[in-house]
Amino acid sequence: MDRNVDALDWTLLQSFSAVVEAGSLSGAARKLGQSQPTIGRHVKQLELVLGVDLFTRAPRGLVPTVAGLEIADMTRDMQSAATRLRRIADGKAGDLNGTVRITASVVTSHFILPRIIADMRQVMPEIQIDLVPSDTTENLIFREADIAVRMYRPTQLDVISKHICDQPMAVYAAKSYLDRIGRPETLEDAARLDFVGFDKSDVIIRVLNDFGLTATRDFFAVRCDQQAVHWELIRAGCGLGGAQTIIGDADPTMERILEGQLQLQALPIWLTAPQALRTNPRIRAVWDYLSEALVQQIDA
Amino acid sequence: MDRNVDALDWTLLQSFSAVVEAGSLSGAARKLGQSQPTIGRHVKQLELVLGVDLFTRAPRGLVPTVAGLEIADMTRDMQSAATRLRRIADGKAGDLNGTVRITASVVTSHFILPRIIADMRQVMPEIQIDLVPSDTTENLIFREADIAVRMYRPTQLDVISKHICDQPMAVYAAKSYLDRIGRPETLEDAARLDFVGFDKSDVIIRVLNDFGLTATRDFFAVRCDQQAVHWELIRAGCGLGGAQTIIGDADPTMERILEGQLQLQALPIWLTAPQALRTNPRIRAVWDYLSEALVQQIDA
DNA sequence: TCCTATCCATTCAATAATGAATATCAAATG
DNA sequence: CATTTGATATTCATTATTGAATGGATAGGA
Repeated sequence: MDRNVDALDWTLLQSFSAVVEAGSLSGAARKLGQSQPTIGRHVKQLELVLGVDLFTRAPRGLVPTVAGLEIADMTRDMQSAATRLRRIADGKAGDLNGTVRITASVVTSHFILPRIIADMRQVMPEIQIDLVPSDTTENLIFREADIAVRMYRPTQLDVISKHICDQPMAVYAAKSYLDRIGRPETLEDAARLDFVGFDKSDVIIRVLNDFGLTATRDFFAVRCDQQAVHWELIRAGCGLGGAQTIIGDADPTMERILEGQLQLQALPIWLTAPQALRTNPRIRAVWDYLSEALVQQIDA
Repeated sequence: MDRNVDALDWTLLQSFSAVVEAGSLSGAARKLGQSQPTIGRHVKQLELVLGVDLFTRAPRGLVPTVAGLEIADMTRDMQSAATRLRRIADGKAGDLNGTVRITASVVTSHFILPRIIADMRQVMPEIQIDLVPSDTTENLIFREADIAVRMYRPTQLDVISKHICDQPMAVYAAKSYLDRIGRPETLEDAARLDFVGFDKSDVIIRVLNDFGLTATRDFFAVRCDQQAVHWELIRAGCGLGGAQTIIGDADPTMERILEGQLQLQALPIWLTAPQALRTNPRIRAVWDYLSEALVQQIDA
């Protein structure tokens, strides 16, 4: 047994973590503000202490081994704790200058947040914004972000959250597509047209079933899981598809379908942040701004 | 802005973490195998970098400030990730020697595990066992342990788990108590006796209600949330109370009550471990041993 | 009240970690 | 095929970090 477990120097882990993320010793050295030989030594020593090879040395950089990848999962946890620690400390120090990281679904990041962030920057120029578009699972949301904009109520315990608004949804199609195919006047008409679906999720199928239309996975003409691309497929005239009205109505090339007959359920918008960051004034400021801006965005 | 966020040296955090746990610079230094001045400097520099006071210097040691405590939550996360990292690496290195940390409820730790662990040590003397009795909430279980013995099915995602057995339960009372009060022959008789309850949990109340006895919180003569103490209260003759038969039957001063009429639901035993540790042969060995031993314990 | 044990801060010599410079290699580029 | 780019290892002087020793201070016990 080689000394105490606690005696494992965290500096080695920090360097290791940076190498995994950067993909090279040099890159990691730049990230950490240190020199390449130092990082190289750290990695070498960590491999020595743990008795495991962590990387295979390749000419273009270091590629993690299987063991290296598993260990990287742990250092990622440490990394996210460390960055959050920094945020907490910043909050205590009362420093308003700095960065706030916002994560949101890809679609929201694409179509909704840019304008809001642009305005926010004018009001609070001392706060920089990092936007992280991501459709990752719930418990990984805060690995890289301070505030999350999500379409569901969070179930985690250590977060504060607020229901902002409900975004209305509607079914859209490209005008060019409708010109070619004809405009459906009844649900049955629509059922004969093409639909753009999701690859994995069966949300759309369930919605259609609710309206009395039998739909299976084969029902869809085109499928794509990336929601932003999903919308582009609809825009390009691949068929019908659902979208937030705030996105659909803003696009002059698009047209609502069966407005009265096919009412989709509104999408709830939740703002979420880790409990520990509630005292950070900078994050608080962005939170408050987003709360208002997202509502106005809908009303407009 | 003071340099990059990533430039915060993890060594400082490690020292800080050790100081919080040890309660003093000297203690932390011993833990980490470093000198007291070094740790002191690390803490001082961390306070400088973060711009926050982390401790109030007291003559008997360092007491964390409010900010220090919040930040300690984060370093605790890092700490647990680091120790788990060590376990993963040990597994990869194929080293069977070393320690396995087991956590279990206070009662299980007290009455069931000691014998099993004693036997296990004879079979696998190269493996040391740390036993952590704890009734903490589910998602904190693995902060300090490799394997958890729990009385419920785990709901976390990143764990492997196995249903070992179901421990029969029965209602007990001290013989001396029954000699004094008289032995109840019907449920109604029993309802007039004293019960030992839990302070917060309302499990017992619900069970009694299921048997047609109306019970409220006031119904109990004595209440205590520490389950091991709860059992001692029953042993001391404070009243009736439920317990695993394996515990109750082993005690000659205790007696089952209303054996046929008051059948309590059996307590499931689950073995749980973090997914990431499934490849660690040492932990695997203990896991396998516990799986068998816990079952035999019941059958015997 | 004095003694002891334990703690933190400071000093300074010794040590360990660092980085600039350099050699070497491999892949991409024209 | 030669060139450029970006990578890793190695060396050695420099720098920063470290720890033994010391002093001061406090709480608990005889």
